[in-house]
Amino acid sequence: MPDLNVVLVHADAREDRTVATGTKAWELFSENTDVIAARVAGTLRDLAHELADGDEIEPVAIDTSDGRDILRHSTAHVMAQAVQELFPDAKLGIGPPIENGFYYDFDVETPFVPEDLEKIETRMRKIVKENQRFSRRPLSDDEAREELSGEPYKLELIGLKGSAGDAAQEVAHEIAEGASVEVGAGELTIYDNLNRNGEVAWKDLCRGPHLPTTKRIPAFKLMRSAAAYWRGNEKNKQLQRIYGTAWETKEALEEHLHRIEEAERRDHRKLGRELDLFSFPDEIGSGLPVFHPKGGVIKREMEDYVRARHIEEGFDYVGTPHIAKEGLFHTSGHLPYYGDAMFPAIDVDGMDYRLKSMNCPMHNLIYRSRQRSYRELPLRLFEFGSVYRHEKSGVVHGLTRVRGFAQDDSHSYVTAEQAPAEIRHLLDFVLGLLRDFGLDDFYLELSTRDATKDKFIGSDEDWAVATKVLEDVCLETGLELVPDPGGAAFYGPKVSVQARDAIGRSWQMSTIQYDFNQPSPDRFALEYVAADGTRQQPVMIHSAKFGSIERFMGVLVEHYAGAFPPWLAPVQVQGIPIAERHNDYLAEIAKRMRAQGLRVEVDDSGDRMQKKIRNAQLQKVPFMVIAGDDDVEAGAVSFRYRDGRQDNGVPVDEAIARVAEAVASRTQV
RNA sequence: GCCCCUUUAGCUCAGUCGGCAGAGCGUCUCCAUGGUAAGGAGAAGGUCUACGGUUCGAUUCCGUAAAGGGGCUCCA
Repeated sequence: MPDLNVVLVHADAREDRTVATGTKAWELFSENTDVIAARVAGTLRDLAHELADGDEIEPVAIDTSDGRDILRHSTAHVMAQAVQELFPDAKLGIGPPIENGFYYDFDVETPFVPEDLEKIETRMRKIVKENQRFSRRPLSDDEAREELSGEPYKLELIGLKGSAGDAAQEVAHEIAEGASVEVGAGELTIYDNLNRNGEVAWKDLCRGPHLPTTKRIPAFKLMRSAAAYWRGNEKNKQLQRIYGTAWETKEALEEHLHRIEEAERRDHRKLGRELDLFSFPDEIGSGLPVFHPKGGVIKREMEDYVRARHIEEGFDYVGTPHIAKEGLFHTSGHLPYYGDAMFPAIDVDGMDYRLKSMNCPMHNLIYRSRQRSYRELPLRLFEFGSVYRHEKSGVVHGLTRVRGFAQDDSHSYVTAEQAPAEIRHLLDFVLGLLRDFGLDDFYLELSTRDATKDKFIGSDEDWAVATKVLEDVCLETGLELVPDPGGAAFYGPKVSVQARDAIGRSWQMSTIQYDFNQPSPDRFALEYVAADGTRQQPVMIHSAKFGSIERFMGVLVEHYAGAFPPWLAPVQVQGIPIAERHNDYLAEIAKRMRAQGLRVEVDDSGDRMQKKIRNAQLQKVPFMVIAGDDDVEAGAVSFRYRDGRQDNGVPVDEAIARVAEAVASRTQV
């Protein structure tokens, strides 16, 4: 039997091997049980894959990104098998790995309830224990159609794969998430799950690869069920999706579950209640928050900061109403495009008014209020604009998706030549702001036009030029830049800052939109007189630094888990007397601190000082200032910080200076 | 908007197989004056989300609505 020459690729070395024809990948790694698949000639393969001459083979361990995907996808198969054994009428959708886990969609008569998940999980453990083997079997499209005649959704996927030249790409694009896991670009394959007798216990159309056997699933858990539209299209039927997670060890699973718990603890909706920051009274309506005094402090600090910064950056502070005649939004072009997302018209003396859902039309009217000269440009208008959007009932979410909110909205009117510099200026401004607020977990997203959709106005050339300008500026920052095709506003491309919240959802915060269309003469007839006396059309750049004050606050709450840096903390100093006779002493210190603009409270309740410390700790107050007989005697106070550190006997003047300095420098303590 | 789940005291939750409800924390009062994360005692506090229906009787069963949660779709 002729031998094969292959190369075994390790992380740090390459090793030439000569093996017999017919050698399977697993034979190279049989001593390492962490290896669950192999990358052969650049493609992920099962360990049962037969090697060919010249192959480069790289082991894939279960605790790597590729390895976990394979583990999770295999677990999804086990789940689907369990579901079909328990619910024989369930039809299979798709079941890809996702971040931290997997899901599988099923078409079932009755949606799953939590008890069903328990049953399914139990059944899965049985299948794992049976140590079924994942066995790959290529077949033709026609054979696949015959074998899967009872699985209408799989048939649909085969049909998609079979159509057109670059079908694979099309499918991947159309079914953004995971259908390519089922049908690859090449031949179709079915994975049979074989029990110990070699009988087929279950099978699924799948591209693979998979774990060698079900027993190689070390730890998994089903998380929840939910509905999801088939192929992500709301016109399609809703399937029932079960989410699960799977990990390389029981410890890794535990850690993951622990991380979820920790994240839930910093959920801004929970902290907003616990820290008395804001609420959503039923009487007002869904997605319409009220800010309590402590939330009001944070909001005010944010607004004061961003107002001052805008003025420093050359913006003029303006103000506009919340409501306008409907015609304005026809002029702006918003109503035809986004009418559904605006609140319905309000009839006032036979005239329809609308709550505004954006501020730009009103800023345009300020621009247009008199003739403008090129000498005025860039002209930058800024305000806290309250906007109202009729978000669908299922999408409102705490402060991060609301129906009424304030944008720190600004519009820069510039000449076409000034536009790139202005965009750069705005992006620097935004990044500096995020830094001052201590945010670091964010990335940039470049939203561009989808030329196949007609919701975008303007020519291809203009879009290309505008997009290039934004892209160049983004690349200069060195930050991660994620493309978002089709995500642009109808009038121009957009760069946005996306931040992740505690539970992993990402939210759009700052935005810069390069609008080379909207201020066109047929809409608002904006113009300026150029140096040569001709009338020219300015370019408009929309930007919002926080995006929405509400959303930004929600993200901040989660980022700090409620433990705000002193400059943002609703209460900066909590005075804690050891006994009642120390109340006056602390009250006097509090008075001096307040005179310096600090936010101080003295806990003169009947609680014991231990309890007062606990309460201040739970409220996440940055500085506790404690005073007893020793401190009064010495004209001092004792500090306690949130992390439990103490600093006793600090002279009062120094204590005040210390707090004032932390606030002024916007540092975290 | 769609699917599923939830709604009981200010908060977190028990509970009633249909006979007008409980705990802990919080609040209030009293006692205690305590040096770094819960001192003790007592009291107040609920038309059981709302509106219909079934029933002798509904917080409980059914329907509708509202609000919340998890997803999907959407997000200028």
